[in-house]
Amino acid sequence: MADKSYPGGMTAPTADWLRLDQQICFSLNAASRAFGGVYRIVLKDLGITYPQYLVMLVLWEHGDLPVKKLGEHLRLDSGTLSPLLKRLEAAGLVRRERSTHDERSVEVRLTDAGAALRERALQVPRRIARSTGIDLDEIRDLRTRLDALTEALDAAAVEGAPEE
Amino acid sequence: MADKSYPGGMTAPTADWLRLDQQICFSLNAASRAFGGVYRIVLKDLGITYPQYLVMLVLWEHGDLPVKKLGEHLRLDSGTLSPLLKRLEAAGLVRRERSTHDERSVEVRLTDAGAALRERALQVPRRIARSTGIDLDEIRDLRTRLDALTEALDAAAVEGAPEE
DNA sequence: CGCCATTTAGTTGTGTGCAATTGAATTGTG
DNA sequence: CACAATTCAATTGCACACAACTAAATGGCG
Repeated sequence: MADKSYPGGMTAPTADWLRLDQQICFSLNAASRAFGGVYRIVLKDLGITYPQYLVMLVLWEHGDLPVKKLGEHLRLDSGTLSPLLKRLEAAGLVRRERSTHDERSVEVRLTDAGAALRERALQVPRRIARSTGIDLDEIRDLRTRLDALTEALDAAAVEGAPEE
Repeated sequence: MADKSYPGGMTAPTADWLRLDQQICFSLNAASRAFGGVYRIVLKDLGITYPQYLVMLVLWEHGDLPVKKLGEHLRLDSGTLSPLLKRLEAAGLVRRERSTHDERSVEVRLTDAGAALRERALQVPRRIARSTGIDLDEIRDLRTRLDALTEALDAAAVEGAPEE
């Protein structure tokens, strides 16, 4: 109640916290979507979307993986990956094959076309870097901070929200 | 061509750029989703989602706004806002009314319930801060960098991707 | 062997997010 | 006033993202 017209001498009013809060979560949200917008333009040549590109990056780096492992690398569950992988399969970039050892598991394998796409993808980072014009060290530092933030947030999410 | 087996003395091979690229865009993506996860927990009490919370923040701060202005604050277009606002209206938090001056425009107005929800939302930033346990100065700095990044990315997106 | 908890993908439903289009309303120009 | 261009919200179609659930398969245990 005293938040709307706070007298001087007090700490920052609670009302201001909503503004600050908006800046933080919104900045992250906006940056993520802005990044998606630039990638969308660059990736149009490759015919894949930004999340699909992330999947391909993991496959190019680690080779064939079961859906479970893929999800761990990307922090995504099967509800997101299943339809996404079907689209990649329809595009001829991956195959999905039941493991013979464990029929619960589905191996995601690169096709020849999927492996070949990597050559064209090599230009993507350069074009993104050129678009942003941001220093590599700056990016590296930002990544470190974001990863720390993500780790803290994930830890907080599993514990559940502490009650006040 | 010389990327696969690069001789010594050259700069970082293009192949490594894909890994670096993955780290950057993925870190941002993961942080954004991790933030969403924590907000989802905290906001469950208020009965709204993370993007809906962002809309309410803008309305609480700036008062009633047309959809267009709301979208400018949030960097969202009507394709995203229209269904979102209908859900907020169904929840009784906002009303949507055609402007009498310009019948193309739709004014989004807080209902009494929507305005009252602000009191409960005042605890959200505190609970988020407690969940993350991250220094406020760190957050402020991160926000500054992210906003700069977003600005650069948006500028790059409108120009279109420069060809190599 | 039979039974049950666990693991793993898949499916369904809800909610963004964005491109492209539609249609109504307004503005500028002659 | 008439008419073309512009503005604005809504709609449509597609693609994540995640919670909740289903179903198949595995592994352990008696």
